Amino acid sequence: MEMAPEDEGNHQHQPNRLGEMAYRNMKERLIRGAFSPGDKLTIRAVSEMLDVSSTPARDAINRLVIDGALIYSGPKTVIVPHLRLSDLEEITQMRLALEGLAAALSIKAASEAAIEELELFQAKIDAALDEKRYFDALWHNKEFHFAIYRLSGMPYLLQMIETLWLRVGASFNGLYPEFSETRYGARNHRSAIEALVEKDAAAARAAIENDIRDGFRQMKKISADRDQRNLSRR
Amino acid sequence: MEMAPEDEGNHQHQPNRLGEMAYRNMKERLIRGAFSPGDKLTIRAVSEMLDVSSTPARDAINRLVIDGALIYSGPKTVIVPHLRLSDLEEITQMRLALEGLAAALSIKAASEAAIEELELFQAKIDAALDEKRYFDALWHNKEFHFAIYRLSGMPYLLQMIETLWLRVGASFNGLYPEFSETRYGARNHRSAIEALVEKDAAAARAAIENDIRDGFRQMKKISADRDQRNLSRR
DNA sequence: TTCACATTTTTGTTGCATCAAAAAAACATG
DNA sequence: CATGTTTTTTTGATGCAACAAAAATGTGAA
Repeated sequence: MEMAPEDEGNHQHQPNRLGEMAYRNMKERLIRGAFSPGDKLTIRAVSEMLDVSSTPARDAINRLVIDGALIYSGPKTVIVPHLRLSDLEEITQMRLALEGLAAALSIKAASEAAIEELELFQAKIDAALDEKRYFDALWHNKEFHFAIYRLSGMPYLLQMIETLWLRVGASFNGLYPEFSETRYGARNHRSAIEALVEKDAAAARAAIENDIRDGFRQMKKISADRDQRNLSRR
Repeated sequence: MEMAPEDEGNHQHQPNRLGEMAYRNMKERLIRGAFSPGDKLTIRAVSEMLDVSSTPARDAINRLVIDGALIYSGPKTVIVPHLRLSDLEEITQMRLALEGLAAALSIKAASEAAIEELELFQAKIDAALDEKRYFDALWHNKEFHFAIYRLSGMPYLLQMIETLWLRVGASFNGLYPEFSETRYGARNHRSAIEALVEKDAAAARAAIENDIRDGFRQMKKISADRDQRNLSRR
């Protein structure tokens, strides 16, 4: 009988007890806006914050630097980066390419259950906006997007996209709540759902790309307004 | 005077003495085919191999796992992965999206000097193939591609693409030298150069996408042939 | 105040020991 | 031989200390 190749199913990271835990924890904090651009993160600080020793804390920071969620501002100093417009543009371009791809591939697996899940997330977004729970709206928006991307069945693609969201996440929270208020995404989300129903790959891609572009314009605008206000205030 | 925002130019990784060195070294070895799929890598082995202590060795392995260049086959075992067809397909899709993007963006910066550089690399590829230095041909092929992508001016995009090349790199060497022999890329490379000369973004993208697709077909074919041979040999 | 320089404090890197857990080897049993 | 079981060996994670290097702070001159 033919020997089966070794089982290599476990491509994902081992939940390395502390190191992985510290990484996830810090990632969550970054996305939730626990830190502001410019904040300095030290091994010892993270170590105390999470009550682990230096090694897992160091692992977490290292990995966040690899992700681009933290950057070196000097040889021994990592900070939460200020997202410059050029960074945002680069990330947006990559998002268009990768999330567009994921959306196009998602139609293959667009079952009724999947559609219903999307409807549910959209309902949650709408409800959150109605009740001015902007933070929740942002969260459900992420759920909506990744529910689609997950249908692509491409784990590494998912991971890359998640890294891109992480990178904007930190600076993103600075724009709260104007950004969530705008409801810019509703129409695009509807289009995306319909595209999945019709199993139209091009339409799904277009809907997601539109959503990303609209979001980018929003962010740029709000960001510019703030800068304007800051300047005139001096 | 307006305070300039902190200089955050240094987005790249600090050349952390040993840890970064170990990572680069192992990366190079993987690309060069020093290890075969299935090989087990341990901290202590890497530590001795590079004559550093466990910490930098561990850092290097961790990072390669994040890149996907190594995977866990069990809780305490990292190996060089066997690239399955589904993996290759996923990577190819991502390559099409990201390298297509980079190619399209490259035309903005397609100076004469840049074009000349490309011509030079292509000449090196051709020369290497003529002289049956297939390994060099592979190397110059990489130089050619990244010379184009670098013109996009997007550092993170570059980094992501590099990670994808790293992932195929290891299994790639198993297909040597049939893969390099085929000269599949020459025509596509010429098209890419012409597209840059004409500053035609769509054409540049098409040329690179074609190259990637042709390469994918080649790999699939050679890989299938080998499997066939292995089966009939028993 | 601003700038250059000296001093003090903080910090990341590295190496290493420990230990539970996993892998590999040895062994026994059918 | 194959297969399940026990024993031995190997392994990664973790915590920690030492130290050089960098950052922060303090100081003084212009």
